Amino acid sequence: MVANSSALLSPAPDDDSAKRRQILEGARAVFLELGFDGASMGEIARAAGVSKGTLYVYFADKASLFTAIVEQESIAQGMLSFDFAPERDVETTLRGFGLAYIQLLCTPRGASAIRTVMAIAERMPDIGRRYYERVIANTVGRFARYLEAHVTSGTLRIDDCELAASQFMQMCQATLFLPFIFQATEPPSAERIEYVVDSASWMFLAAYRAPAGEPN
Amino acid sequence: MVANSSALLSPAPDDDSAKRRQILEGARAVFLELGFDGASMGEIARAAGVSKGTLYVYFADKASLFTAIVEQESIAQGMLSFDFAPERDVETTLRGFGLAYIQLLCTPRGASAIRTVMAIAERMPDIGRRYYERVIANTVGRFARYLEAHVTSGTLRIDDCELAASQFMQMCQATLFLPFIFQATEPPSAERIEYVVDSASWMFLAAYRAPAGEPN
Amino acid sequence: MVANSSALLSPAPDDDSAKRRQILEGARAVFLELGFDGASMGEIARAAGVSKGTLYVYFADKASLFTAIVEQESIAQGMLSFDFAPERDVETTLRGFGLAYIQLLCTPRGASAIRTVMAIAERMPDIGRRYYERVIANTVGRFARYLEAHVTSGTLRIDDCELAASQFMQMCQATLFLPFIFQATEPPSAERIEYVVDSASWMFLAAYRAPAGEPN
Amino acid sequence: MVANSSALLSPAPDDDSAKRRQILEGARAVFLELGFDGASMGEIARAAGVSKGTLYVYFADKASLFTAIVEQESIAQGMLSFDFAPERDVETTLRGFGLAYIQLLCTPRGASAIRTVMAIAERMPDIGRRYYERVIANTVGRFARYLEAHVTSGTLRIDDCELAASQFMQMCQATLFLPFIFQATEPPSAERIEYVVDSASWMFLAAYRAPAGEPN
DNA sequence: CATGAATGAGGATTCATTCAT
DNA sequence: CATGAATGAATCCTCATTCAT
Repeated sequence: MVANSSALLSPAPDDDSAKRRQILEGARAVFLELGFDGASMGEIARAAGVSKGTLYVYFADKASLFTAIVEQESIAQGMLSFDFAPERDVETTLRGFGLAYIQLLCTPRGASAIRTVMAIAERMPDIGRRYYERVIANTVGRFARYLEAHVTSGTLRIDDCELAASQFMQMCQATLFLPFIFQATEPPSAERIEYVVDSASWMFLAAYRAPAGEPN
Repeated sequence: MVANSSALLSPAPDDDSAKRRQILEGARAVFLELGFDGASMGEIARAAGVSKGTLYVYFADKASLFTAIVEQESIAQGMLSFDFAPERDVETTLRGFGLAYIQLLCTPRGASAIRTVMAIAERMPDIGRRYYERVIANTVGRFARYLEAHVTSGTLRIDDCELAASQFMQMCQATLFLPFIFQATEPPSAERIEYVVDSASWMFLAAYRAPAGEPN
Repeated sequence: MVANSSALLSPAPDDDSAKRRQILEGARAVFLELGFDGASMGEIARAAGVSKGTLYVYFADKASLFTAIVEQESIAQGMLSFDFAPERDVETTLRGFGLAYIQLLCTPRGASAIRTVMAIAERMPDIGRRYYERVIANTVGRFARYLEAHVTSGTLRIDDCELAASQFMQMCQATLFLPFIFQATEPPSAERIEYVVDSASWMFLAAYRAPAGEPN
Repeated sequence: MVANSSALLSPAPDDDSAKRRQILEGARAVFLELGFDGASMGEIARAAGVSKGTLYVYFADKASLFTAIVEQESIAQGMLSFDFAPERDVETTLRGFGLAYIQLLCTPRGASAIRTVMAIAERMPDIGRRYYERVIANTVGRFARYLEAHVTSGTLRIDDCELAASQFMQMCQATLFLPFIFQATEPPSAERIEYVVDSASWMFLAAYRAPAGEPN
């Protein structure tokens, strides 16, 4: 109660105040829809339901606000916990991970983030690099470690687990991600995603499954 | 007669006049480097060596000029002739196509086009769709028809050749394209590209090569 | 009784409370350094160590605060007690006053006040007028009265003592003040100031010293 | 005729075009009245009768426009040709120069320039320095050279002609310039100016006239 | 009274577009 | 047709001022 009322009385402008979250939410919508250049601070203010001036109470400038959005988004997406428990059966894991991954990528939210960050990466390389590392490299790494465990256990035979992880993730996108991000088709149906992920899993195992009966 | 003489005296502005090509060339450089929003008509005029007013003689507005650039670029890239001659050996074709494809993708020019078009696809969906169809779908399609030929000839065993084509193209990007386009690493070396493409080719064949001796 | 207790509990904001002095001190530093337009209320609040809101408890607006600063500064500078004791020897007085006057003028603090007030005088004529009267006219007047005493005593022969006083003060600035305030040179050295003040004193006496032996 | 029509056809934006002069005129009025900070580009545009955008066709930014104004003003004022012909009688020259100098200084135009430049000199020292050198140092220098000629010819006896020149110019301002620039009085009358300049001339000669009959 | 978060009007600057020549 | 000067709407950002707590 006391803490609560104190929080209401003096919401520090640079912490996790409600206003700051409100701004981030509005900004995320506008930035992800229109990109860094296309978004205007006025529109962001309107979307966030605050005045233009308030934006600058919480963020030094447009770039800082944008950076904060991308950081937040990359942390959120990087923390998406795919289930890479080593004891899990490989086929189940591939399928589950592939589905979850593509469902994220082919969502308006996932696609917008990628689009927006990719678009700005040439002018703001730090933003691109951090997003890549937090979201993509991080996921590839965790998946690669799962694969390594199964190489060790003898289920799989893979020379370069980082490459294999990336190969699987790329294959899962086949015929799905590019048409979607270029707005050439509607988001893929769940059935279509299953079909493609199943095919990727099958290919992956065709190449990397350790020969039956082979000793570890 | 009249039309002819008029054409000689003052070439219609919407044809393939030298001025128009000059403008397109300047605009391509600027749009691909800076993106749609980042490019200014003044900079385009300077790059093209014409006055700002002249831009509007040939193109109704900035969006029209941009559309024309992307059309031109997508036609140019769509026509990039990968060697899909059906009689070519599959392994050679995979390797050659994979290398050429990645070398295009991981080149400033290729990456810029993708970045620029992807960035605008949400606001100008037609542009994204047309680019996808002309460049990506077209290449996938031609590759798929090559694969079909080899299914027919019995070299390969593939149910869904469009999917297989896309799978191969995606796998070739593994660990290469995303870090590059997000500016997380330097452009990949030729050796690295070969290594990844070789792995993709090997995987593709591990999954899709027809069992030896099997009748067609 | 009530007023008293209220005064004790919450000192009236328009009196000489410590807070008010604190604000004036911060504001003086900022206004004199940056000028009226260059100073922001935020910076003043920071310099004074109070919140922006508190500024408005004690002063109606930026102009009022500025006016108060200039008033305070002009009173302070107007009270600078040059030694005009009538019994003092003229040569000593001229030299002493001249040195003190120029040392004030060519000091960052003196120059800043003049600059700041002069700059705003066209838009806020009252401020300029009051500063002139309190600081300059007041000093000229006191100096003129000293001169009158010595005219009366027969040491000097001057028709217009106000004019003579101003002439001396102006001459002391020769080659010193304008280059300094226009930032064309470094602040003058003590030697240079002595040299110029000595010359002014000599000229003043060459013109205004009563002929020797002349009766009063 | 031809030159004229050519000028009308293509008024180069960075030369002495009519538009540029028009802008400078409007900007001079606004800058000198309100100072650098007080003047807004919008107001300048209105005063000049052009659009805000046009300002930026001719001047890179507000500071450049301001610098151009001060340069123009300092050149104009620096070129004011006081008559320092060496053969001129000293008394006549002192009086004539003193009157012209004070009439310039105590004019709204002269005072505004000094005020405006002085106010900005701390933040833009180059502008202050250039103005001082062109207008003040230049005039002092020319006057000092006149005095040197008369020292040589034996009319005057002066050790430090630069100092003497500055002393005279400062004395001419006595009781006139400061009250005027601080807006404490109306501009001085012509009679008052004559009175003060005559007194300064008299003092100057009382101190610096070579003793009669003294050999050169 | 003291605070500082919130405001919104206003400032400098850019840029797509128009139009007289 | 080609020009480039001119425009004014729109952008990012600042800051004096207010007000709920």
